[in-house]
Amino acid sequence: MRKVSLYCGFFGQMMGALAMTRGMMNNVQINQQIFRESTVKSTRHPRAPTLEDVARNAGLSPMTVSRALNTPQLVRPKTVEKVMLAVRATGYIPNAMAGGLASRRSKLVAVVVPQINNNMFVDTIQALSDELARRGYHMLLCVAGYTEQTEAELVATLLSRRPDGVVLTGIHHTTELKKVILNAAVPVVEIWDLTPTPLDMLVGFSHERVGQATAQYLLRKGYRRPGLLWTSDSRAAQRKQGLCDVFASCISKGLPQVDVPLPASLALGRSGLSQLLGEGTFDVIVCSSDTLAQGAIMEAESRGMRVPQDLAVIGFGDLDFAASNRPTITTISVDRRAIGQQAASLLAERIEQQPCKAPIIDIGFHLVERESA
Amino acid sequence: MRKVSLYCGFFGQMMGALAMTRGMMNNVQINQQIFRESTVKSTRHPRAPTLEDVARNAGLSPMTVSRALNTPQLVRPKTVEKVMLAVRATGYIPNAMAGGLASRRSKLVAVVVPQINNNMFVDTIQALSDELARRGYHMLLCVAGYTEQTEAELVATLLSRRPDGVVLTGIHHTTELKKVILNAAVPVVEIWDLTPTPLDMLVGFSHERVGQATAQYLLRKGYRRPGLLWTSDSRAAQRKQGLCDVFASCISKGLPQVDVPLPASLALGRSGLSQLLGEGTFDVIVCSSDTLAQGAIMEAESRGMRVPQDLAVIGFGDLDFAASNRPTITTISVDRRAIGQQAASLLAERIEQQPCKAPIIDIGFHLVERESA
DNA sequence: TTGTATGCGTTATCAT
DNA sequence: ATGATAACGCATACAA
Repeated sequence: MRKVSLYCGFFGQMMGALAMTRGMMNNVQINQQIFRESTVKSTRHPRAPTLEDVARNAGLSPMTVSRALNTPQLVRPKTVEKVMLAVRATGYIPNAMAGGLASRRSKLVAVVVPQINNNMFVDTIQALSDELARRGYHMLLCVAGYTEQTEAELVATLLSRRPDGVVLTGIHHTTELKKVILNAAVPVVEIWDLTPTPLDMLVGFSHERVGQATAQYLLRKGYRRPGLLWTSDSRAAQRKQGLCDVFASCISKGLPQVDVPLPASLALGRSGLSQLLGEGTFDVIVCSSDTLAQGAIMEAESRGMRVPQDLAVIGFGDLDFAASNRPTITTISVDRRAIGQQAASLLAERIEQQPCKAPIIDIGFHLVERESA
Repeated sequence: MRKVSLYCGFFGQMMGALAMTRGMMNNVQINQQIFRESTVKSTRHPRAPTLEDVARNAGLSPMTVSRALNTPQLVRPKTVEKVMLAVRATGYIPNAMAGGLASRRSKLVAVVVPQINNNMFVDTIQALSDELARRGYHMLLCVAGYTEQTEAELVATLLSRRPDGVVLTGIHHTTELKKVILNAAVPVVEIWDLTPTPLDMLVGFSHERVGQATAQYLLRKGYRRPGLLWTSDSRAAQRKQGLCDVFASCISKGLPQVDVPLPASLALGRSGLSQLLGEGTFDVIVCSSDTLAQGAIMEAESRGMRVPQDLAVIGFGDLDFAASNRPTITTISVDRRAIGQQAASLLAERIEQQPCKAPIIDIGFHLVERESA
């Protein structure tokens, strides 16, 4: 299933070797002390075996061992064989800090998201992680909350790891962050948003157009008294902007709205609708996420209102429950996994100096008409 | 809100400095080229500024700069001042690979989970991330799926980063993994499970006892014809074991059961109940997660069955929607954030050689009686 | 309080 | 195809 398939360096080989020789593992001496004792200079702390230990064991130079592990095609097969034996005998595990220092490539990608426990982002993160792993990169994950300042602080600390690439959520950053990241000259992908002027590369979609499409659909369906159940992050704000722009052409007064804190939840959907219903009458509730929509639907039905006959509800995200909820939830579908997968691919290809594709990918979205609106 | 507060090294200071001088940032020269040109030996690649660049700029030795950044209390305040100015002038960002190589401490913690897009784990991961950040560690996150072999491969690659600590999900690992990790002599915390014999440290709870408690509760409430809606991961299997053990004392025949794949979803809850109802009659459906329970409830009600009068449903996890679902979902509550927070604390304290607390923390659980069962 | 010498474990580069 | 040497950027240990 999930396997490191493309990355054929040290671990690819060793895992193959381990798999083949698992039966004899008990006979193989894996003990650092043995090598410590045969070492000339004795250090206080017992060290992990190094290239030099492996080289000594194999009767080769450290450089040859390094090559056998990283670019085996440049080494005689017989020699590679000897090296692998020595690696297993010593229990050698490469030191990526030393390797990265020398090679100036860390095989590390830093990812900054506002939240992990947010149904919107987890799929993207998982896809990022999968694709990065497939390509031999590790993922440094940081949670920045929804403030630009926190993000800037985090990125500064992250850059000390000398990541080969950085993934940022959104397109709004402090000027310091931009300065620092441009100065570091590290490839960057911004995700989950769209702009003609990204820092570097971008994979996302237009939240404003999502809002517009939502409003157009609702108007077409005949809804004229919308109420908003909304969270306060900047991307939700953009969707609201698009929504209001379109509604404004048909509805004179501003849209009634209830704000809820992040993260969205079923409970907030329920309480939010309660509050909203106390402030007016509506024919449709537009929610900034499916989670809120599910809560709104539940609250409406608990009050004896039928959805969508008495009150329609529309969400955003097409989360997994939207298609099987009762009623099923009309929503905007976004390929969240694709965002992560494409972001990882863009970064990896840039890092590996492959011919650069379009640095701005609009992943798009589509409205899924279901029962709730 | 989320701030790096305890960790008072380089970035703590610099961010303070940046905050204070933000107004003048535009006037500050941050440009690597300038320093390249004043450097004696010219390298081909434009390098990021190093300690040496800062030292030269400040008229100090690199070692003093290093101290000013890492242990400012050992340096004269005036000198620290000079260093900070030079740091800002050069745009210096420490190289953690070089620092880690020299100090043998990476300030990195590797976290291995079966899935990210799983409502059970995200809260734990987020808490882990928060607590690690608070203590000045970065999180290397890897997704292993549910196979031990994949986990073993991942850990081998992760150890090449020389993490100061490792977090593993669960207590079942391949013998290779154990060998490798013990050989690396790296602190380990296993989470989300319980055993008297962890690899090293552990934060979790007994899934078997969860199953027992669930069964006892249901028997006490008078339910006698349970049906199981279950996923196939090993922790769910342990809960089932506990459940069956207790039910076995009262119910002679085995428990009817429908297995669903991971990750659990509302849709699987609905289809799973459909299947189950085709195979017998029940008074309660025991689900391996709240997500399945929510789906089962929805399916039952869509068939005109009232929950709990016609069919009771009990879940596991006390996910955020459980308390506000309609009906509210009776479930087992686990402090998922605490698992992450405690795991991070245990690791950090061990890494920093503080007096070792109990290395096995049973985080416990409690049954939350609500409407659904 | 500051500076010097040395080593951390690897890879780039050049030589053989 | 293999080896020798010199970085890589920093912190430890010790000296002043």
